[in-house]
Amino acid sequence: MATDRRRAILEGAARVIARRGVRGLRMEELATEAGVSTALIYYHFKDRAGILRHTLEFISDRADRYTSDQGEGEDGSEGGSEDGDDAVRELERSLLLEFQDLPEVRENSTAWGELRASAIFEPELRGDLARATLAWIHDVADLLGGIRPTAPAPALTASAERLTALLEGLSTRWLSGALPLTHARELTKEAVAVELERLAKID
Amino acid sequence: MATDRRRAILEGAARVIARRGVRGLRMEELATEAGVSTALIYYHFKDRAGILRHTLEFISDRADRYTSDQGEGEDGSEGGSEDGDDAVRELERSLLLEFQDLPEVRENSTAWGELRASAIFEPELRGDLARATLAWIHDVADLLGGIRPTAPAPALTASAERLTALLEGLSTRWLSGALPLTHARELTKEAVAVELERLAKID
DNA sequence: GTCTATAAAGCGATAGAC
DNA sequence: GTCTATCGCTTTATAGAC
Repeated sequence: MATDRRRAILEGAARVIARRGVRGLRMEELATEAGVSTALIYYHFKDRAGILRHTLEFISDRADRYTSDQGEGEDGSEGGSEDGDDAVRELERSLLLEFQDLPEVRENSTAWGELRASAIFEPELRGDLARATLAWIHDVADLLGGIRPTAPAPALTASAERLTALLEGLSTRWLSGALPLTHARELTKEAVAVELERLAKID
Repeated sequence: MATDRRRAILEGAARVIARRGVRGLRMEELATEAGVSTALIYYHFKDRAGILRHTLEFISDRADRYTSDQGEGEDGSEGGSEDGDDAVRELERSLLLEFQDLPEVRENSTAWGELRASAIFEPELRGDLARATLAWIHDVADLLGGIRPTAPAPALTASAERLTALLEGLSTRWLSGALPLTHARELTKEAVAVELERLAKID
């Protein structure tokens, strides 16, 4: 079916971009990967830029899903820590999802980083990217707000901006082999702790 | 002379990469930019990958220079703040150098980000990149050590890793038009403050 | 060392059949 | 909607003269 093929192409694009980068994305390789002809790609997506745009959208939707979807192994009752310990773990979990050596995660991180980097030279990618980034920052700010409910909103936003930008920086280092996964995770956890201390001090 | 041309090509490469990205680097455009023929580029650098490698080296040397070279407008006498206030400003200055809307800075940041991103797919860039990153982290850790001399070295390193990774993340956002320069500078300054608080607490 | 000219390959995109 | 076949431009890289 039409929709199936479309999806197959987008999934293939995410894989190829993760493997070769945006700069390495070749229509023919994508066609093979998705099990279709090159012509069909153009039928569904007009041109190369169209594929990139839709792949970005596809990727960020998928990331939303694996970020929120996580089935908790815990039962629903609040254990007893009054300082929002669960909320802290929830925030850490959400951020650390980026640092797992699973194909889908690697794929998402790589493609995201690639598209972010490409946006420097391809302004038509900027709109979607900005929207997705803003949504991410907002989610993280909400999680921080759950931990420090009385902290002022601008401070929450600033912390969220730093944490997400840090994650992007660390992620690029990880993917380029400059930073071991475990170390990336440690640095992230400490960053969370450090930002929470700051928020505690402020409110 | 031979060396002049070589240098002209590298300078041209930095400019073209900043303008078009690694992905958009065309031998012919580079040749024009550097005022030489395409053949000469191959004579001096073997192939496309060779240019990228040497440009990365060129860029990070140049960044070293503008990071340390800064002629101070102040006189040499220590003003009187005992808590290393000058050292704090020195650290901030050093980090904020990345966020200036000057051609050379934009060029360096863009090219650096591009090469870092390319390294995900071109392993032969990783060695130089890792060396340059390590040197940068080390410099920042030293500046932090100047402010908190009694803090343990691993804590200094961790803070330096976070600050530099954050800078790379913010820089990409700035260059892709997702973050205004002034905001990037504010977030950086706060990040320095936050990390210094953490170090103060530890030692 | 440097250039001009060009071979050789790569790659995006479309025409036209089914 | 999907494929096969291919056009035609772009781009890397080299040959050979000076």
